Amino acid sequence: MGEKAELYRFPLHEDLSLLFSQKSNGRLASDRDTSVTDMPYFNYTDYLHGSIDYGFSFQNSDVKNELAVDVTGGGHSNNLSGAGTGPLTPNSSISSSSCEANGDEEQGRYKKADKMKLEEDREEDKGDDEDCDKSKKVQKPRKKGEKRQREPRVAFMTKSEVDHLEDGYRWRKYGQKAVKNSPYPRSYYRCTTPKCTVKKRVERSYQDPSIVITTYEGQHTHQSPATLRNSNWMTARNFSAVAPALGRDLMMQQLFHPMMGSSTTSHPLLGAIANPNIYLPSVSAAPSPLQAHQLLNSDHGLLQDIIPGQFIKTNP
DNA sequence: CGCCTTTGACCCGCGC
DNA sequence: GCGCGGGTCAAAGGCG
Repeated sequence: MGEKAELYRFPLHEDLSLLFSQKSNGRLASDRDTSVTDMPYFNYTDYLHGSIDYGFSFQNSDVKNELAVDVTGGGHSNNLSGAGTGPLTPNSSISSSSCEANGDEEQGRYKKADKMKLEEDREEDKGDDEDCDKSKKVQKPRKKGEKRQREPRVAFMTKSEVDHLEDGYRWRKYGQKAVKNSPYPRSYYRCTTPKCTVKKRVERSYQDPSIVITTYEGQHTHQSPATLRNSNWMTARNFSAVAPALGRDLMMQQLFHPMMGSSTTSHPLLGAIANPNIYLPSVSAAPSPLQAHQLLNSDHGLLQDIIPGQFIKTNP
């Protein structure tokens, strides 16, 4: 397979698996080659200013291609709606997630409070819940009218042979479910760090089994263990691992401030590296993935000062 | 022994 | 109300 750097971006959709099974803009995304490119997109500006930025790159020997994704504007709801860019395509299937992501702010707050409460309850359960009837309920009942709160989600699609990609954090698998219309199960992971409520779902695209869809929910409240272990945190692995724990601007500043005049880089490629959610080909003045790759190579001297060599993937 | 995965059961939200 | 699918729990077992 011709391995070239690929950056995909995704519509605002809660369940990425639907990308391959549902209609996109009224058209069945049955053609795997077009299932991504036919998606309604954000523009470059949206990615820089709107969506959450979980800059992940999986450095894994089994990772063939690295894909960047964005699922929801999530907790940064105001970014999406406030920007007024209206990244959502009206007739796309992303409306539900947009509600989740940036819809009713009141509800969002409400949900968040509920989630926090649930987490607290869970903590308390371990301590003083001896008198609780454990034999009956697996989960605690909620008060009426309260809905389960969802953290903002960000998904990544990675071409990989392994399901669980190393991202610098430690995860404990807590569930696995068969996915409807897919032969591949979906795995549920939770960050093992105490007090960190980040979860991730890992599933394989049934349209393209070589693609692993990883959906992150929540934000880490800590640095990645990999970062702590390695003083030189700007390794490829740590770069990617730390990214989710850092705010976009902070990350951009830390990574590129010495080189860039502003946090939003004027170099599309660097922007893409800092923000893999950017789908380069969609940017009018941006290079194609191949061009980007070539640019990466040609700019290596410059980039190596910023990006570790191993982070800049090259064709085998 | 601690950490992790596996797995069946259960809960919840939603559409019909 | 019911059924379905997604998400979570927790016991059991595996592994280093």
